Formats: sequence, C-alpha cells, structure tokens
Amino acid sequence: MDKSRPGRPNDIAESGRHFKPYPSNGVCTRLGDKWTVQVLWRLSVAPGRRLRFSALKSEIDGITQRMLTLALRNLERDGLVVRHYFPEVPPRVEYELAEMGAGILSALEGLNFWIQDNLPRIEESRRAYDDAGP
Amino acid sequence: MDKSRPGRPNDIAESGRHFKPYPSNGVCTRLGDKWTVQVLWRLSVAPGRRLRFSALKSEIDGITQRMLTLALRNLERDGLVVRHYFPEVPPRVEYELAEMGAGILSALEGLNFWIQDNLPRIEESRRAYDDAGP
DNA sequence: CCGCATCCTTCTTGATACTG
DNA sequence: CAGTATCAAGAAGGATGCGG
Repeated sequence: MDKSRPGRPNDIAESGRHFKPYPSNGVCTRLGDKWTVQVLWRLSVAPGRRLRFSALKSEIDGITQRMLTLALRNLERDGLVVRHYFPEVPPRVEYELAEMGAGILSALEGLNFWIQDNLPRIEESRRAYDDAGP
Repeated sequence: MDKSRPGRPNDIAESGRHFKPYPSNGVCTRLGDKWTVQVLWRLSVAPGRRLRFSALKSEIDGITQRMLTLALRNLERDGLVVRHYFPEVPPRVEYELAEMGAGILSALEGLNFWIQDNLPRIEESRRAYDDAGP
C-alpha cells in the first residue's frame, strides 16, 4: 500500500492522455468538490448540451485550466460527460453532457430546492452559535 | 490574510468549546465529506432520533473520536443536530436529529436512489476508460 | 486552443496521548 | 464518557511555464 513516502503532496492525478484519477472516487465526494457540479450545470443549460473547453473556462468564474481539465476527465471517466476532439489547427474540443450526466442533475434537484429554502436558517443558526462564542 | 506561514497543515478546526469551523462551509462540501451523512443517517434510524456519542462511535465503522466530534460540532452549528448534555458522572451526551436534519435527509433521497440505480454503470464506465489507456 | 508538468499552499483526516 | 491537544500525513486546489 506504499506507506513509505512522507507527507508531501501527491501531485498524481494525471499523466498522458489517461490520467490517474483522484484517490477519492466516491460519487458523493465528487459532487462535494469545488467545481464538478458547476461544470455539469453549465453544460446542461448550453445549446445542444455542449460547450468548448474555453467556453466552460470563461463561464465558470475562478476556475483554473488545471482544475477544469481534472473535473472534465473525471466526469468523462465516469460516463457523465462525453469528450469530442476535433484535430484542427488550432485544436478544438467540445464537451457534451451525457444521459447519465443529465440524470444526476435531476437527482440533485430535490437537494437544490432544500438548500435554497433552508440556507437562511442554516446561516442564522451559524451566527447564533458563533455569537454564543468563546 | 496571513500568507506568512509555510505549507504545513493547519490543524485549525477546533479549540475550546467553540471551535473554529471548517474553512469550506458550503452545504454541499459538508455533505461530501467523509462522515457527515453517515452521522445523520444513524441518528435518523435510532429510536427517538437520538443516540449517545459512544453509540454513534461504535455504530459508524472506522470513525475516530476526533472526526465524530468535529462532524457533530458542525452539524450542531448548522442547526441540523441538537446536543443534549447531562452533567452526571460519568458524563452523558446525547445527539438528536433536528427538524432540518431530517429534512436534508429527505432531500437526499432522490440522489440516493439515482446512485443505487447508476453506480454499476459508472463503475463499468470507469473500467472501460482505465482499460483503454496506458 | 487545449492541456500537461512542476511546485507550492491549504484543507482534511488520522494516530495518539491526556483530562474533567 | 466525552471530549481536547498535538503531531503527522495525505489529498485538493492554485500559479506558472511549456508544448503539440
């Protein structure tokens, strides 16, 4: 299990066309990460459910090239997104929301509504807890 | 913004009764972490929606005292769980699932079903992707 | 344009010992 | 029993440079 290496960052996560996927591969973990749901959402509202890499990058505020690439690779690997590569010059790559990708977004609607309805109360609870403070 | 300290771990996250909450405080981030949903789930199926700290700890396989404490503190702060402290000897503490805690579990049902239905296909997609590559 | 490599920082989790 | 404190390690995210 390679317990040998000391505590530096891993910096695994890719190499060549077939990258090494994230160590944490649970579905919920992926949905909880910083960018994945945003990527799925942007694709779902795009015409033809497709967007170029650069379009995604400019629509998602604050994402870096590296993190967008990683998110897309993991989504592709899971079958939630399809990658279309056009070997032109300069190259063009489009990402398309797959059936399963649309499905998981629907499955998230209930949670989405709940959060919209309850976030104010959660934030109030946090304020109260913090004010009671140390 | 205190950029001074070099790249060692933070080890923030608590101190005294009022701990310092996780920096990432989005609801989805919390749900994506390793233990929170498990804790909510165990409480929801317990009689009276209540369990002692030690009961939770023994029911959730692999969780450490530290991580259980942190998960419960964050849930309490968000108003999803209520902490009942009994100053006996030895002390007893019970955690109760609050209304909002039950609500978020219901909101997660759709996602839960989706994952059950689609996990086999996701795993197959992962195998195919990994096999195709180097 | 798209994306990989490298380096670095921050966040999250774990192991262990100790206490009211 | 139910925590706190401390140390350590692993994983996620960001900045930047290079290349087909």
